[in-house]
Amino acid sequence: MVSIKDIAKKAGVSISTVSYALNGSPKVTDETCARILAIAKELNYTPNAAARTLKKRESKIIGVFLTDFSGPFYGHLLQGIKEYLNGHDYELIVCSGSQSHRFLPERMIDGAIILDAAFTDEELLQHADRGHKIVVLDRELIHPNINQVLLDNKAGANLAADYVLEKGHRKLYVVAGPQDSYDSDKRLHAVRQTVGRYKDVDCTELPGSFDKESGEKAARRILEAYKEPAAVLCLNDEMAVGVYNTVAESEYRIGEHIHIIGFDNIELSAYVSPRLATIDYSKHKWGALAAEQLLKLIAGEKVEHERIYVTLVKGESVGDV
Amino acid sequence: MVSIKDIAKKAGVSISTVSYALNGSPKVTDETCARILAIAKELNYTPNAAARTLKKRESKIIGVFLTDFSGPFYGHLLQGIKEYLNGHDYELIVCSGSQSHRFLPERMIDGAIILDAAFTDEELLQHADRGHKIVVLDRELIHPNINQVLLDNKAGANLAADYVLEKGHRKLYVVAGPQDSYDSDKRLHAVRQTVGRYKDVDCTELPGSFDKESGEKAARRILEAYKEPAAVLCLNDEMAVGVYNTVAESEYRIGEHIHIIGFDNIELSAYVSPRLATIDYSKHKWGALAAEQLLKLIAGEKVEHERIYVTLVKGESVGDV
DNA sequence: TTGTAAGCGTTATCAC
DNA sequence: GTGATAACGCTTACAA
Repeated sequence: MVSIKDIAKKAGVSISTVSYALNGSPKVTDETCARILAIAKELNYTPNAAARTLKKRESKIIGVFLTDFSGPFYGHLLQGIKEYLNGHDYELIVCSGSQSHRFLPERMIDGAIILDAAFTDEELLQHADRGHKIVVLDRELIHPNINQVLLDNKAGANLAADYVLEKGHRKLYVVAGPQDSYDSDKRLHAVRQTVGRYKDVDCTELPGSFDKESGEKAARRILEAYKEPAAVLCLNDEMAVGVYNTVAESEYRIGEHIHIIGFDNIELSAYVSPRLATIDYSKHKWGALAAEQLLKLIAGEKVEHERIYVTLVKGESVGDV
Repeated sequence: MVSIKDIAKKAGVSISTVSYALNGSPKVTDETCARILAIAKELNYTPNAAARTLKKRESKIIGVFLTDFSGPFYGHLLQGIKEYLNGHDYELIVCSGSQSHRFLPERMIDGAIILDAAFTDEELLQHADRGHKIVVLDRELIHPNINQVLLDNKAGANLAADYVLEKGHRKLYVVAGPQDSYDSDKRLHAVRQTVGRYKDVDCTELPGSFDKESGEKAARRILEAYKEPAAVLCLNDEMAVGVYNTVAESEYRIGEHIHIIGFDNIELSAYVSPRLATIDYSKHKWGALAAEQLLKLIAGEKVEHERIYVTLVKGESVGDV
């Protein structure tokens, strides 16, 4: 491996002069600077990240932590984060799994964006206590080193519930997400609140886990008890797709017997037939805003918690044309 | 930041003893070892990754490089890589964008898995020349430090072409991928070869770029020239979905006027209607095998290039029921 | 303008 | 068994 020492030797200068030249310090003559740069290029020199990180105590790398790599909307979210970071001299790495949690305390990264229920609140607070900067996308955590950029789950769930209720539905099912999911929890509470304003609504809550299988399972229970047209509020789109799968194998029809609305507006929801009604928000903006907040936190600027707004996407899945 | 120096001071021992204890060396007494470990925990000690990487000249981190984060099958691929690596004491980070290319030469990572046309062959060969270990998923590159784990594009394209040809189609369209894509290139050549064996086939090649938009564009050209039922070979599923979109807005029907087959078997292809015929392969296995080859390369073991086999998925999109 | 030297947090080679 | 000490590659006062 070629280091600044090798360059110094070949150029007949000291390593500090090489370091200055490489970092474009004005202290060194244009002439020697040029000579050193030429030799560096000739020797194919590349700086050693570990050494620089060790010395400067920063890596210029931000880590994004996801529960898994398969989320249907991670692409846009990560793209938003990446674009912001690259425009601000930071690099992005994506991590998943508990083993990668060490990256933060080990100072491999300068900050973290969390969308991963595998992190406990305690763990994040502990990191924050030790001075690490964190932006959370999936929980509420109050700490000077932690900033929240959260979806407006309440507004979204209200929009969804009002939509089917206004269509006249009085037989309702809600398919919930995992117990430990912040988003599911908020959405469920908002639905309960909205539904509670109507006294003639029969609302049944079904467990789920934000994946297709749990949607299929819920659908089987709904179909078994079928007596009259019912509306199904799925707390995310993936479960709604699961409901589609099961209903497709039955004598019933989505948009006719089973009306359904999801949450997230994933790409698939535009391709299932009939089109799934859902709640939309900009994943790109969510990511970009999270990145912006994190860099501000790192720079020591004061930041407020942020909220991502949502809109209703109508669809034939609730009988709308 | 608490370092081994702090632990040494508090324990009244030298830093080398602390290091030994922390690394479970048998040289230190169980007693002192336990005491040191207790103090480390008490002080909330975590090792500094940069320092360890600098000294040991390895990071135990593997980087996966993707063109972007939105690929519809990256989830399974990454999961396969992650599972293998985590079972072998390595951690995975996912990178995208030319800025992140520096991770390899800067020795931030111990090896790289490449599925990213933004890397040139020259760049990769240069890294390999400097001793970096690389597994390529998207090109053929011969170098002792580079291993290939490639899809059997030829077999897949042959399967797809034979499938529609055996259905009796003689009017064919091929929607190609980007010019710089290895997979597209291989698939296109295989299709040409298969089609060449029939002298009565009229085959038109259309440009594309592996995204929906290019599929839509190709479909518009196909529909404008429509005279009789035609078969469309899309060199990946995303473009096939684009064709669906455009055909859906016309008077023609997929599986009746326009027969179509894709490549990749992405999740969406099972949800478009009618179901898209396509070429399937295990993305999970592809990732796991790539990871395995890379660790062998790093360990200095001899490795052979590998191939991922493909199968045909029939579908109503070619009139099959 | 350039050189000297200390130090970032580890690991590892020696002595004792 | 344990302790000095050098080294990894780099940055940055401070000295010359």
